[in-house]
Amino acid sequence: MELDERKITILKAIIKNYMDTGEPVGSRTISKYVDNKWSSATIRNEMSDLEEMGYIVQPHTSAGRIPSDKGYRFYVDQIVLEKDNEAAEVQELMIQRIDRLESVLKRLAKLLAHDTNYAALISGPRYQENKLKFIQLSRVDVDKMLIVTVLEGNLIKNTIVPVKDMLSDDEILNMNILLNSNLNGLTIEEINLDVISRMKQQAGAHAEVVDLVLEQVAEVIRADSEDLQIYTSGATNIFKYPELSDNQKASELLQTLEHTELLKDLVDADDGSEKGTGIQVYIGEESPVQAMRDCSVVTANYELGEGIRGTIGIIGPKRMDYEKVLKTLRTLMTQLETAFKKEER
Amino acid sequence: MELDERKITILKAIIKNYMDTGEPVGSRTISKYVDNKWSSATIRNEMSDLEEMGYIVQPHTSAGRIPSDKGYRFYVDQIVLEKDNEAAEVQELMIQRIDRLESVLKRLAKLLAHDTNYAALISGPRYQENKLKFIQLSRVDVDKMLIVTVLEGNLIKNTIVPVKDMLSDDEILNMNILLNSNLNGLTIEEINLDVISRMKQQAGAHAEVVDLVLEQVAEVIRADSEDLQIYTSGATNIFKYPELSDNQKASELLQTLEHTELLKDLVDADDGSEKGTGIQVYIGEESPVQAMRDCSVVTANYELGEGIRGTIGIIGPKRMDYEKVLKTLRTLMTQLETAFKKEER
DNA sequence: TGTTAGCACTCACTTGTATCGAGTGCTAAT
DNA sequence: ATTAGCACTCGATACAAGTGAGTGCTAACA
Repeated sequence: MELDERKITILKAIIKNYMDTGEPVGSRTISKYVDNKWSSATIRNEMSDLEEMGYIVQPHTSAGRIPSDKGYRFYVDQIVLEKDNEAAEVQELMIQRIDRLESVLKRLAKLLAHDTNYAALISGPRYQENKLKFIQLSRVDVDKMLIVTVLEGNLIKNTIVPVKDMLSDDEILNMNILLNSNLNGLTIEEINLDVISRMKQQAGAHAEVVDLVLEQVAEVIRADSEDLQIYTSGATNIFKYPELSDNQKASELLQTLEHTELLKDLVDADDGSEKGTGIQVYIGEESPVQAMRDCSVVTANYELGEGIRGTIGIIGPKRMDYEKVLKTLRTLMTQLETAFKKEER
Repeated sequence: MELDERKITILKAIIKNYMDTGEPVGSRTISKYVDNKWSSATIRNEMSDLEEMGYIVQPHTSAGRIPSDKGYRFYVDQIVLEKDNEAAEVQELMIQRIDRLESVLKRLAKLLAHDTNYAALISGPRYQENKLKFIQLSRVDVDKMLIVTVLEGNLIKNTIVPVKDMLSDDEILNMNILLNSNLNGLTIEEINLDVISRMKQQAGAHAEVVDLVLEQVAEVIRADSEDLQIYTSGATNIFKYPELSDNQKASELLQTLEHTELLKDLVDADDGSEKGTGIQVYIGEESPVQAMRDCSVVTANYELGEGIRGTIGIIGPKRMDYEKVLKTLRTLMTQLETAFKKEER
């Protein structure tokens, strides 16, 4: 069987209607929707075909039809094809200062959830490939040193470590010069034995401090790539969609959103992106996360300079407004990236 | 009417039973519960009295009784009186390093929620009264300075600011000495005009850098006391209690837990504490937060050194296991405070 | 006088049955 | 190929009857 013009029109009408109401839509409704261009009986015949082809399903006999995953998939693909290059609506963002990326991301998630009325998710950047930009030791107590590590992209990490033999102010100064001249611009992978032994040699009596610092640097970077930060917002928006908010499903979904480790699969899968924008749409069963097979998930990957990558996601009902979500995400990506670049300059 | 021995026994029996089952409890159940010491008829008479006195209510005629807020209040007060000085169970906590207080607090909330099966809430420390311990300027870019501010209690804040006229390395060194010798040990309130003008005088040509730094310090501290961090965990635990998990209530409660600004009233009210432990129990309507009038809330205030104060809270059904929660919170407070002190030493 | 057995009564909850109506599939007419 | 018409399906709603946990009250009892 062929998906001809009329079938497509009807399929789209069904999906649009279902998106608005959340109720199964019947043949008469569609007939009216197309200004009685075809009678309800005709529509019924076509619907029967569409069901056979797998684009729509009946929740039970004598009910209207609702789109299947395949139906949504068709619809989304259509949208992407048609509207890809349309001008996106302007959205006020107010990224004033990217001094604390973390808080910006949190606010972003909140904004996104509020704007779309779906749940939003945003993963903090992964730093693995990141370069060291600046290291500084300071004495903050008689027996404690503060290690400040600044990574490319101005991501700052602090650690306070106890030390046995405190260095003098001059020694600290020299150590700082030593550390920075040797390590600046290197990624964690590039800090190899060669570099380390050279540094130790230069450090002379305080070689063990070099070890201490390197250990901390390694752990700082490792710790961050291990417990990947994921912020969610607007989780309770799902209560706005009856098909998701029965107790069983709502509980499961909210639980998943609370335990961020379950969301890893979502932010990790950043490969097969569509059209190079890094945007991906999972409909129902397509989702890599178990608890979201009754939802649709749209993810987008952002990249702020070398190695600072993360994922933004929207989780909503299958009948989500894909058009709006895709547009919003695209706009957001652009804004985020340009705002960051501007700040960087 | 008087609350005699028997009435108290029966009231407690009702509350205990209701805590277990969550169902209204009838006279026969209680009769069996006290080993037929009194017949169901006697119990009925007593229950009638207890209802008249306001300690229990009937959801509808011909249903059993459930405790009223007043009943719970009585029970909680009893517990506090009786068991206050009992040895608390040991609870494995595993606070290894308090290097990043934030992540410790998050883990703590998670642990607490998991242990109790209620929702947990924990507010980050408020720093208002905190003293400056250490300040350091560094150049991280040709036109950018990093300001590291360490507060008493090793709470570290970073800010990157652009500067017009970059200082030389020597000048930065001197500026650091100037800043630390003048500011160390002062609270934000103690940094007055006198201190500032003295510093500027010493800074000479670079007086404007002093302004810059002070502004940042002020903002760092202000920003933190403004957007008070509150972490929640185990919010979805409320689905375990049918009386809270109908869609209307669950949605409302979860929404409140998500929007931390609504929780401020909870962590702010740290005055009228009971028995000096800083532990407070809100039952039903007593709660300062609107959405929690069907719950009970137990909060405890922790204090880690001067001016580092915060609140831990448990939110659960009115029939929560007060005994366990109070014990757990007390133990936690002790552990947290001693762990912190040990680290501090 | 306090306690208890007994009994009628209440009322949420469950189960069963009838009705309604939105929506379908099929057939026959156009 | 399209459409009007009709029998049929089935969830949803309403209502009635039955069930049982639990109560309040009364009268008997220690």
